[in-house]
Amino acid sequence: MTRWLDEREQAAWRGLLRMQARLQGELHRRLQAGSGLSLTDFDVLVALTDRPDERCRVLELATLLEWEKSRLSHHLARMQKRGLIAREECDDDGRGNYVVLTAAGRAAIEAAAPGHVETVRELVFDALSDDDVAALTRITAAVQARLDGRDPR
Amino acid sequence: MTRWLDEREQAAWRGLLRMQARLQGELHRRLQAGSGLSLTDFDVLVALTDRPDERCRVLELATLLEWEKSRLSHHLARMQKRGLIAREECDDDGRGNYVVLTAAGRAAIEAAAPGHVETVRELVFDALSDDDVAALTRITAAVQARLDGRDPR
DNA sequence: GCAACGTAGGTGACGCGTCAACTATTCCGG
DNA sequence: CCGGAATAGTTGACGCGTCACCTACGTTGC
Repeated sequence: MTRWLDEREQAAWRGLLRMQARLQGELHRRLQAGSGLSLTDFDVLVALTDRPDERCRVLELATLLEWEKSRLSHHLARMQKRGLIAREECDDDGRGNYVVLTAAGRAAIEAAAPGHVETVRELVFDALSDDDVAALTRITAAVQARLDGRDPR
Repeated sequence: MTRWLDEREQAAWRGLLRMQARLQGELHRRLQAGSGLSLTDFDVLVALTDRPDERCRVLELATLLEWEKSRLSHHLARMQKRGLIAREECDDDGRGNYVVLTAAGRAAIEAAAPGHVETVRELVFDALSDDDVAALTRITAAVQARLDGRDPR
C-alpha cells in the first residue's frame, strides 16, 4: 500500500521543489548577467581558488565538486576555450593533468563573488530568522544522512 | 562592502546546495530505473492526469508547470515520439493545440507514481519530524516571497 | 475589410550533463 | 621485464533547456 503524502507533507514538498527551481533560476540569471559566469563555472573557480597554488588534478577536482569526471572534462574544455582555466602536464604521472586558474579566471571570480553572495543573502538569508537557519541546517543534514544510508530514526 | 556569510549561514547554504543536487539526482535515477520516466516527464504527466478530461492547451500547461513554452514544446515533441502524449487540434482557436494523455501515458504514470512517492517519503519525510516539516514549509515560503519581491522583514 | 498588432505554438542552434566507449599510462604479480 | 588489471582523462552521441526567431491565426480600429 502506498503511503501517499498528507496535506502538510505535500505543502512542504511542493514548496521545496518550487523554491529550488525558482531560486536556482534566479541565482543563475543574476550571476550570468552580472559576470558572464554560470553557477557551475562559479563552483569550479571557487574550488580552484580555495587551493593554495590555484591548481588541482582533474579527478581530485571532480571529487571535490562531486561531479562525474566526464562532466568535468567537458566543462573544463569549455572553460578553457573561454580562457578561464588552463591545463598543465603532470611530472610525476604521465596520465595526469593539472587544471590551473588563469589570470582571467581569477579576475572573473573576484569580480563575481561579492554580487553573488549579496544575491544569496538578499534572496535567502534576509528572509530567514536564526531559528530558520538552524532548522535548514538540521533538515538538509537529515535528508543527506538518508541519502548516505546512514539511518537516523 | 560585501556582507559575507558567517559560519552558520555557510553551513546552511552548503547543506541546501548539496542536498538539492543529491536529492534530485537520486530521485531522477530511481524514477528512471523504475519506470523509464524522467522527473520532468513525471511533472507533465501529473499535470495532465490532474485535469478532468486529461487534456490541456499547450500554453496553459506551460503556465501550470511554470515552464517556458519552448521548453515545453521541445519536451512534448520527445514525449510524443515515445507515445506518452498526443496532440489534438483545437476547434475554437485555429492556432491552438490540445495535449492529451495517451493510454500508454496513463499507464506509465500510474505505474510510476507509487514508487516515486515512496522514494520521496523514504528519503525526505521519514527523516523529518513534524516540526521539521513545518519549518521547511515556512522557509520555502519565505524565500519564495523574496523571489516574488513580496518583502517580509 | 484590411493593416497593425497580439497570441499560440514551433524551430534551430548552442551550451550543458550522462552514458558508454576509448586511449594512454602506471601498477603489480609472476 | 612482461602481460593483465587498474587509473587518469577524453570523446561522441544523445537528451535536455534556453534564446532568438519564425509561422500562422485571431483581434481591433479605422
